Amino acid sequence: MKISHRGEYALKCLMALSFNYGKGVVQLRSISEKEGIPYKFLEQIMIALKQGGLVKSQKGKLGGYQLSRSPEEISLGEVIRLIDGPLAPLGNESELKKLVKERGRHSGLYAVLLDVRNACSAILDKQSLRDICVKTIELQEKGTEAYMYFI
Amino acid sequence: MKISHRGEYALKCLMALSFNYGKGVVQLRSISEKEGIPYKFLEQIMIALKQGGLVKSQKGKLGGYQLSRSPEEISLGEVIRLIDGPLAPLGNESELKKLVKERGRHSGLYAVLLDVRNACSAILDKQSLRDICVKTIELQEKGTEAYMYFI
DNA sequence: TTATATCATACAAATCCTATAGGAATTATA
DNA sequence: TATAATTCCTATAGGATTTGTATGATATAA
Repeated sequence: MKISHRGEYALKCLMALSFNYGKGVVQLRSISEKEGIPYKFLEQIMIALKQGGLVKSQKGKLGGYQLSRSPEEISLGEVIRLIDGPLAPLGNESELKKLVKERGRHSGLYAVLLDVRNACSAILDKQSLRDICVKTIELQEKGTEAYMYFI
Repeated sequence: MKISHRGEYALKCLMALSFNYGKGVVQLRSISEKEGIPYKFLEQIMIALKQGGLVKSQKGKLGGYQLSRSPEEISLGEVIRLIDGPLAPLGNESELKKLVKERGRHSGLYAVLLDVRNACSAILDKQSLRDICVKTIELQEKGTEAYMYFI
């Protein structure tokens, strides 16, 4: 699995929304500036996230985006799959399973790639956006400055 | 990490060379036909594998390729890094470490991505080409047909 | 009515990936 | 020596993907 700029932007934006969860909507302009993400590019990404059911929007003046579920209920794996496709290094889980089952000349290779896919999934499908928030704050508290994410 | 066609071809070709290790050189024409890899494309890949020190060649008529080390001494991770770059889903190990250390707004995210990278590395850097040969044969023996890889 | 958002589509630019082409250099063999 | 078969090397073409820009439509608070 490889995370594109698009995917990285999506993750960063969702983290911003996670930190602001329960405080109403956040505008893209603000996130775009804070995170250094090209505004119009971010708009497109948000449409995909909305169609994927991760965020909901409020149109018009004072509009913006917010998470459609609580940060605990959204995993990194779900985000990455939505934006960048399957976690497997080759094809996807069911394709790999099929290739292993077929017992062809490279079934051993595919079996290991399936292991890799499962290892990635074990991490990314378990880590929620909230877990990342907590982890980030913990990392910050070890340092001198307190964590701040004001939009 | 994502494996390209180029990377998949490289792995398949190296598996062919692994199964034939100790039996002299194997010609690309043969591998190309057996594996359905475009011949001229495979040539380029082999040059990269040679420059990376994984294979050695014999020129001229009756020439061909063979592994430059025993299959036990070549890991999947080494092959994939050579052809498709770092295992990390974003940047590489040292970049991710640095980003986590900086304790920025997304250090928690980068920490998890580093975990993913380490999980991939734990698998791919331990599995050797020989391990894959064994695994493939085992998978074959469970079925009715015996394994055969004649070039 | 106006200002400010999201929504949607088209398109442009750049990069990467895949594959092909043509030939040079090397070597076994007749 | 000539020939055939192979690796070696570079250039390049075509396509796919990624990244980003442009333009305008639609919705809504003030």
